[in-house]
Amino acid sequence: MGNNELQDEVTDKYSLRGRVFNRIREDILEGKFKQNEELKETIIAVELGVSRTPVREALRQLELEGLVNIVPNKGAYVTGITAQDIKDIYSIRSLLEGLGARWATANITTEQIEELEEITYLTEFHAQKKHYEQVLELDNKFHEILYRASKSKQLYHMLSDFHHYVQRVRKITLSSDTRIVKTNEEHKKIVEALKEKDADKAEALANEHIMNTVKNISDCGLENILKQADE
Amino acid sequence: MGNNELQDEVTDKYSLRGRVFNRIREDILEGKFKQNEELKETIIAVELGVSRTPVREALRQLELEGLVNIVPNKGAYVTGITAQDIKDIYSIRSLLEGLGARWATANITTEQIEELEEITYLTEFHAQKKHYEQVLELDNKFHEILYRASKSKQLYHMLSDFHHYVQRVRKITLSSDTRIVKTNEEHKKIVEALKEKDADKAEALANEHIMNTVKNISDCGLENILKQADE
DNA sequence: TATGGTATCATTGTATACAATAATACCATA
DNA sequence: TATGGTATTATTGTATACAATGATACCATA
Repeated sequence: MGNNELQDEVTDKYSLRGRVFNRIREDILEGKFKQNEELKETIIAVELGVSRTPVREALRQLELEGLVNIVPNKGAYVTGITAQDIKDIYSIRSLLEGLGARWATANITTEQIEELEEITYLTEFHAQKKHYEQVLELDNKFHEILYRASKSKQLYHMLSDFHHYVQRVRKITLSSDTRIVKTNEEHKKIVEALKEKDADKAEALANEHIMNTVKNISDCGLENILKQADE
Repeated sequence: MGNNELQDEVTDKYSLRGRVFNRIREDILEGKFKQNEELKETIIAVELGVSRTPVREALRQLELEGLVNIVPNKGAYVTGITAQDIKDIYSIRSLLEGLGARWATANITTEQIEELEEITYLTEFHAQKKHYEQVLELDNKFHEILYRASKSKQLYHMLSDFHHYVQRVRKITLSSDTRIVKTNEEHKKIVEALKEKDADKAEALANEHIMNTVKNISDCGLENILKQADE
């Protein structure tokens, strides 16, 4: 069956290119670069103390991720994320998380289910203590395990990308106590469905789970979340 | 509303890097490179009459597309596509085409609908004459318009990628006369739903349309389609 | 002053040179 | 012969040099 080595990240952390890539990506996602800001190779290179080569390679990759827009012979410009992008991504993610849960139903191991249960249990603890960092971390892990359990390289890849992409938004939505509790309840229900091997139910729940997240985002005022970057 | 300039291709055709990128990508998708084959920068560079720089940039991009696997300080290896990947992609695409059709219902212009109708009409003609090249071309156009009409940069991007990714398979499935006729019937129904502004119907039909394609592929024997590359 | 053209500069695109790392071959030794 | 270590080679990673392209400023002319 071949490919089981679903890695955490395609981009290696140790080469200069990898580091430059991650750095620029984070800076865009964190909003440190303004929309349409020009990213000049030389400036970035000097700033990071490297030559233009790794910077160029990183920018070309970011273009493929849709985070920068490269105009040949002119330059690289930050594409950034609009409120509409986020909404679209959540809609897409909702469908794909559902599909992932469906496929996971058939493929998930008992160890993985136990891991998921442990996560929901731990989340309860940290939620009470208002350890938001840990809650976010556990949320990451929960979904990561689910993605892996789907046993689909393609789906795993897409969902991981999305997950990363909306990181900034998630940081904020998972700072609301009521949302954390609700999220965890939803996670638990998904685990139940997985244990019962009920694919339809798992799909529907996972679907709904993401949709609820979107609703929560809208309530927070997505525009405001993004706006803080535009100063 | 900003980004309306959904381009055909991210990668520019005129720079060396762009050409190298497209070339290697096609060669992988066409099956000219074997699974796990090592892609040495120097060899490709010499072969295409360019230096290593554009080759490197292209390989890094292909890594992000998931077509090659780069091991730091070692080399780039062809990932290729397995039968399972194709099946997964079609499942994912089915959902997303559905979503695209749903969104298109709200956003499609009368001009675009007319274009779609023209395409289905022309397809009938070329199908009778067994002009398979043109049929494929028209099929491309049909979906392309639909993707654009969804007015979602994100969705457009993903669907275009997929569409390209499974090009090789589509070439074969769209060489069956009965499938071509069925495909066109399905396209027509989708257009009808769009005209009626019936989002649910459009989504369901688009969904089903892709699923039918998968079924057809399985009937053709997907493994055999892919195998021809492995010699 | 307004316009058009040219020279200059800034920036990207590509090639090449050098450094670092991994693979291989070869030899010495048991 | 089998094994372990070292020298050599091949290949990637990074930096820099040069070429091509686009932007800008300045001047001449109407």
